[in-house]
Amino acid sequence: MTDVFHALADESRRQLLDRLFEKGGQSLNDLCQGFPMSRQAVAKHLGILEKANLVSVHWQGRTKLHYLNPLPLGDIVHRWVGKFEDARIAALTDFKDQIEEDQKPKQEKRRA
Amino acid sequence: MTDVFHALADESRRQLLDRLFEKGGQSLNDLCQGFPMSRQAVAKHLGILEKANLVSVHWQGRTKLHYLNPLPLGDIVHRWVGKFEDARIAALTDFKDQIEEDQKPKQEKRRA
DNA sequence: TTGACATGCAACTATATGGTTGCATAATAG
DNA sequence: CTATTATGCAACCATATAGTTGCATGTCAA
Repeated sequence: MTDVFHALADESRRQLLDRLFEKGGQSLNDLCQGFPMSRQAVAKHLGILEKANLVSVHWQGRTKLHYLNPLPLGDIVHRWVGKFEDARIAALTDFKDQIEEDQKPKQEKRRA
Repeated sequence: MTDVFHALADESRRQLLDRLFEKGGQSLNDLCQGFPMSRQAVAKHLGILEKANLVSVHWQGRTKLHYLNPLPLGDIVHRWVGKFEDARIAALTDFKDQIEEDQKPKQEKRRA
């Protein structure tokens, strides 16, 4: 999970995913077009995305074709993020309780 | 968006969110319990979570109470991740096309 | 006022990260 | 075979990060 979040925590890598979202099967050189960094830098970013399993590759001769793999995102959304979605109401309730608590003009810690 | 992903790309910070999910309104000292690092280290992690707006704080006297704020996660999931979720079928199709292409025993780049 | 408690701020260290450059290797074209 | 193309590997550098420690500030209790 750390790998996935870390991979997504970079604008360049998110742009690479955008590019692969628009068109799958691009080579490293294809993906370098329009990026203000060297080919090796892009290759490193793609390596990080591969390690996070967000990008799958497929060799064809001497060219490495890259594809977006959306499965890890789905996993994270369903297994981890959903729980925090459920926390919305609980969080609001906590907040409300706390604010009411704070309204009391600082006497004792509420003894009632 | 980078801030949120970066904040989530750390196991300690995700554990802090878990703790706040279980129980909102904990102080820094509360959250330090059971963590194998110094209070200041935990404070830094909480600072990063605050900057990412994943944690909201509320001062009460000399103690700072922390609350989980699940809204940024929901935003990201709906605005950004959802699009890649939709890409599942497209990605599979790309892959299938590519594999079929590759089956051909390396002649020309398909001229038909 | 004094002491204890909760937190913040600053300096420092070790390591990770994002970028660079140069060279090596493998596959295709002629 | 030779040249070109596509990629990989390794060294290097600047900065960011995660952790530490020490001290300062602000609040509560007596």
